[in-house]
Amino acid sequence: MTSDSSISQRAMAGFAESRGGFDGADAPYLDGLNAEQREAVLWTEGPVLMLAGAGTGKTRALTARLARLLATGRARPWQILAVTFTNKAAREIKDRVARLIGPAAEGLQWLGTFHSVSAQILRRHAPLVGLKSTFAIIDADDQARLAKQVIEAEGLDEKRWSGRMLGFLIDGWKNRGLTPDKVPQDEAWRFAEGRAIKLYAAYQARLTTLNAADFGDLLVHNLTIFQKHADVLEEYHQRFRYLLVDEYQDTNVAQYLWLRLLAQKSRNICCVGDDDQSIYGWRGAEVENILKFEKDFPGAKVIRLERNYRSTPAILAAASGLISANAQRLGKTLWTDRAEGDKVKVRGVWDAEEEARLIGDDIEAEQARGRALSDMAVLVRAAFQMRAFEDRFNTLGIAYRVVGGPRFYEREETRDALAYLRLIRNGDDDLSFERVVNKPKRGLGDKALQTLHVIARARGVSLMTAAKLSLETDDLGGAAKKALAQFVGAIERWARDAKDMTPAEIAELALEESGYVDMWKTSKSAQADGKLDNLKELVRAASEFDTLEGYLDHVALVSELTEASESGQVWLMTLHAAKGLEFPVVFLPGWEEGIFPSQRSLEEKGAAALEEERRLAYVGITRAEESCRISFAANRQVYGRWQAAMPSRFIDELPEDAVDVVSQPGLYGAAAKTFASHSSFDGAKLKDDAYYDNPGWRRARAASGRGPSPPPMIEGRASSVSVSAPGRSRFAVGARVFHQKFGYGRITAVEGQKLTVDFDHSGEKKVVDAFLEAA
DNA sequence: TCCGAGCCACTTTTT
DNA sequence: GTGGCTCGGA
Repeated sequence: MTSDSSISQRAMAGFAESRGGFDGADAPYLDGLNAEQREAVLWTEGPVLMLAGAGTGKTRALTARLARLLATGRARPWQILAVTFTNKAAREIKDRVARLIGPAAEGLQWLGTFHSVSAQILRRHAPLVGLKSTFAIIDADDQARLAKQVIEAEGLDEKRWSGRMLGFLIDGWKNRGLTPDKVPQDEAWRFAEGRAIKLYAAYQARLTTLNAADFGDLLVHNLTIFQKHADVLEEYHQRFRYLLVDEYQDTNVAQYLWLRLLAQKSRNICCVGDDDQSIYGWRGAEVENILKFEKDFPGAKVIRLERNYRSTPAILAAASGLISANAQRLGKTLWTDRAEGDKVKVRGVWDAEEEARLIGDDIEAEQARGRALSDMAVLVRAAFQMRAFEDRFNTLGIAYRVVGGPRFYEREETRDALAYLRLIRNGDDDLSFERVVNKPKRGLGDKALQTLHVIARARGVSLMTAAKLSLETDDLGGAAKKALAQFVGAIERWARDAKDMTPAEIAELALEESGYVDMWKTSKSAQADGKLDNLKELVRAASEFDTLEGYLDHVALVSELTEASESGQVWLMTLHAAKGLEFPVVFLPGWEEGIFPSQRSLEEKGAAALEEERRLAYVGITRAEESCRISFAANRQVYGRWQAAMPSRFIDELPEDAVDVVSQPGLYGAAAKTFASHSSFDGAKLKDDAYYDNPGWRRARAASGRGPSPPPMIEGRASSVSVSAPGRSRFAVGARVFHQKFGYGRITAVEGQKLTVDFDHSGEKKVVDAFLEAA
């Protein structure tokens, strides 16, 4: 610590003062904290960077710090700004503070996600950026639709320039805190032949007319307000005495600027993070922010939490070894005094189905030994990998629970229902109007909507107003007019009723009377029942709120229902969703080149992306307390086609002595080689030499214990047949056959046991007799 | 205006 | 394999 800075003197004063009385070493919030955690709690004045490795009790220190600020009277609850990235994290912090200091924690009204806090601030000053305080918050889906409209209005080919792409681009700029006038001119060429910035400006103009803000706006508008209105910023300087930031390594430029503006006066900012767990670069997060904290806040106190309470030494060793391959890091050495424990298991299997079978069996075995299902988690790189596990778990009857899958509030029926509610609250919500005006079908199709758009644009009014105007004219045909009058009348009626009804009652009324519920009741779709259930659930969720406004705001910023946690289910989620969680047993499937590290991310961002993927792997391993089981498959279906896969390079980066490789023999054996090298895909990648030189393969082969030549067959599959054995095929040219992977086909050539088959869907391939069945 | 057939592009990760 | 979209016919 520096001796000459007034900050550290103040801090020392705080430290000293804390040694006596109520705030002494026996304060309840200090119970069981180690020296570093204590320091993080007691060092309240001036900038603090808490570098907290995985499982080092970060949340514990952080909540104790909040508890202390409140308990010692350093700050009242509303004088603390505490931001997180997820609602889950915010909720957990609030709950834990409440456990430490009681109901006073409820007053922490500025504890929330970046988005919810900045939305709160924006509501109070909306007019300063041209919005009304009732502005709607639109999600990614609406954003894409709006962007699409802007693109169409500009006369561009929407097939070539999609709304989603423009949405991504705009998000990128907003992540960097850039309004249209601040985007560097040369970036205009990133979309639509130099018109990108113009489109961005048009998009913003549309949002203003709609009285709406997208996610990125919440923060960017805050920045604009703070920069242009010193008095407003001053108000928040007065208000926020202490700032606390969770997961600082995930902040983007806009969030960084926002924090810096708010902290510049008090400088009492405590950022908590772990550079090794920065996994949101694709969303604009800048690891840089955490790497340069000490430069941004001179005299900052840096506290390292390195004692890990979660995992066994074996697991930590595997994780540490892996992450050490990254160049860009502050560096930490996690340690633990737990007992050694099992090595990290690495297992190779034939394909995703078999991987699911293996993991399913493991889960059953653990369960038989008395392990609770909820103590086990399967963490995947991408959501599409989940299906194989769901199928398998359903077959075995293993209860599971998907975290983060298709989000409740993003489902079609939920969004439709919410559009009704939004329209009831605010008739001028054009996006919602468009969404439900013909849902259920009312005979108000494209043509009618087109007409309304023309009127709306000509008069400069909303679609709802245009609709009312059109009822007085002959712009629409008789049938359409009648239907529209009914629709408009119904919305107005519900809006009147809404005044003295609860959100749940309005929702129920509108969904029933609009015919929306009937639409699904009479639907033949297989998903209709589920959708009706979701609608009921939505009404139930609404019943937890007093006002329609409150409910809609909640929905906009929270993508999940508050879920009752059940103990009897295996967790199934993406690695991203798993951050911050821990489980005794963790399965990490799909460690194959192309999947993990993800091909796409490497193509997009190269070496930096590889480091991020590696951090993701690190996050995965460090979720495990006792047992960590990594697996990879030799074959995987991509877009319904089979593809050979190589073990992930990350597997080879795991330190030898921390892992236990149990590869199934024969994965990359002769049979696989035969069809791999002759198949139409990936010929280059699978050239024999390169293939067998792959380190992951070497490891797998070494573990199989069968010497240098690939073992002949796959265990459990056609194991009775030897590839090398000469002999005659059971099949003749022209025979119809079936192949597990390639489906049905016809034999076109026979050469011993090697057959050439023209598959109906996969084309001509050479395969071995043993893999075929007569069809 | 609606609906089905056929074509397509697509799969990271999320507030 | 899937879901989203366009196009043509009812």
